[in-house]
Amino acid sequence: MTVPGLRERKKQRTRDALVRVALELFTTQGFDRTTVDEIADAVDVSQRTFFRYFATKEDVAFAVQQMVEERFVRALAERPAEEGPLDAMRNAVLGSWDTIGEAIVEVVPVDLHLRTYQMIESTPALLAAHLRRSTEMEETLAQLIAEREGVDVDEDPRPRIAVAAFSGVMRVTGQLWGRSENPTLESIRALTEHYLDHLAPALEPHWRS
Amino acid sequence: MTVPGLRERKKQRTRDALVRVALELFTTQGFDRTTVDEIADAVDVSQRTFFRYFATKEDVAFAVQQMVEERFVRALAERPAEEGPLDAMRNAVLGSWDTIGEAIVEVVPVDLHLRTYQMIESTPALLAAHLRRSTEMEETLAQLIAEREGVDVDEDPRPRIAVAAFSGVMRVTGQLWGRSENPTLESIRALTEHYLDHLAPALEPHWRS
DNA sequence: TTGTCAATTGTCAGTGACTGACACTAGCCT
DNA sequence: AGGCTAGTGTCAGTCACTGACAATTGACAA
Repeated sequence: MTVPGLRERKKQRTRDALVRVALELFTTQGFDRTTVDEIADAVDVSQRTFFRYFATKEDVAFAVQQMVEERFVRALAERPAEEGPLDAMRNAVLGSWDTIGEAIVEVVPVDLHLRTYQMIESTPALLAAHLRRSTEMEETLAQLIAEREGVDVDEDPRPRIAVAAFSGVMRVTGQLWGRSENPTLESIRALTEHYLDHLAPALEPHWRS
Repeated sequence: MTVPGLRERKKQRTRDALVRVALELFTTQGFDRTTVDEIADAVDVSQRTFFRYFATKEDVAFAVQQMVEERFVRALAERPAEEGPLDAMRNAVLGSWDTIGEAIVEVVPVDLHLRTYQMIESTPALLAAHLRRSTEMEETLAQLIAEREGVDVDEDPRPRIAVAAFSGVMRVTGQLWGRSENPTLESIRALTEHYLDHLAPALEPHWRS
């Protein structure tokens, strides 16, 4: 763990600045009404440099999201083996929400991240990218679950199915939260818990009130 | 049901031609290696005209998919009221697969459609668009299910959850089928059925072999 | 400290998706 | 036949993104 050289630190600063400025502009003006030139100019680098840090304009919007997802995956990997698949995933997300603050502030304020998430959900191009990224993570999750349970992910359909169902619920809550008038950390946590509680009942062959 | 005028027929022919040529080019050369100019030139219209028919280059790739989805929604709406939510959706898709042929041939051969679906699954930009379109359909489905069961879609979380879980399984099967070496109508049908059978077991708190 | 190497960056030119404006052509309708 | 209007082509422009090349600047050995 040596201190990275000047070159590395400079790169990190540029990258962080690009993320912060981009998210600030995206959340205030909107994603489509923000050009890459604007972002680059604000950080005082060339447009070409922007694209050396981020392959696409969309990518910069997911820089923080990226960290959150990695965090969740790690949390899942650390869940005790006794927990069933669904419980493990449930506890991993909820646990992630609880400690999200500390991890994020280093790059952007939590508040900005929440606004960014809302923007992603309400911007068609970003929502599409978000969903695709999610499916990639789902493959990782399925692998993890399969290992935990000691089954072959290509023989037993249950890992992918469980992950798909779980992710489906997460997606729904994410969307509902994005539209809500009070988008706080607490509200998404509560919503997620509430919806996960209803996963099994929703799949009953018949619903009775 | 009067015969549409010459103007309308001409428009329809141009549109169909654009779809056919586009899908042919996409599936042979790849989506990214096909330019809009190429498609327009092949149909002998200007690029500007292409964009009057399709808002984006992606849209033309989903022209057939669009029909398939509408078909599925209609099939679900016509399911007998006694069927539970999951059964209704299951029967609606499987029924759709069975009669898909007749509906599609009018515009493109079934074979081209299957290849198109594979291309969508393997092209990142299209996969993203596909997933986003799916979430839009899911909202429609949730509404339908809620009506069938006589519950309020904004009060009772079950409709959206059931749809999300179901769609999650459909997405997984779609992806696995896209990667398979033998992508036929029969194989996707069988795969779908097999996976849907395992939805409930996959959500059990504990898996026992 | 200095000189060399390699990583970063800026500039420039080009491609391709997409849009607005405007003129033109061809069905449609009286 | 002739006017109306939907549909089309042309043109110019914006913006995301890329390859090539030259200039700069840390890193590191002599």
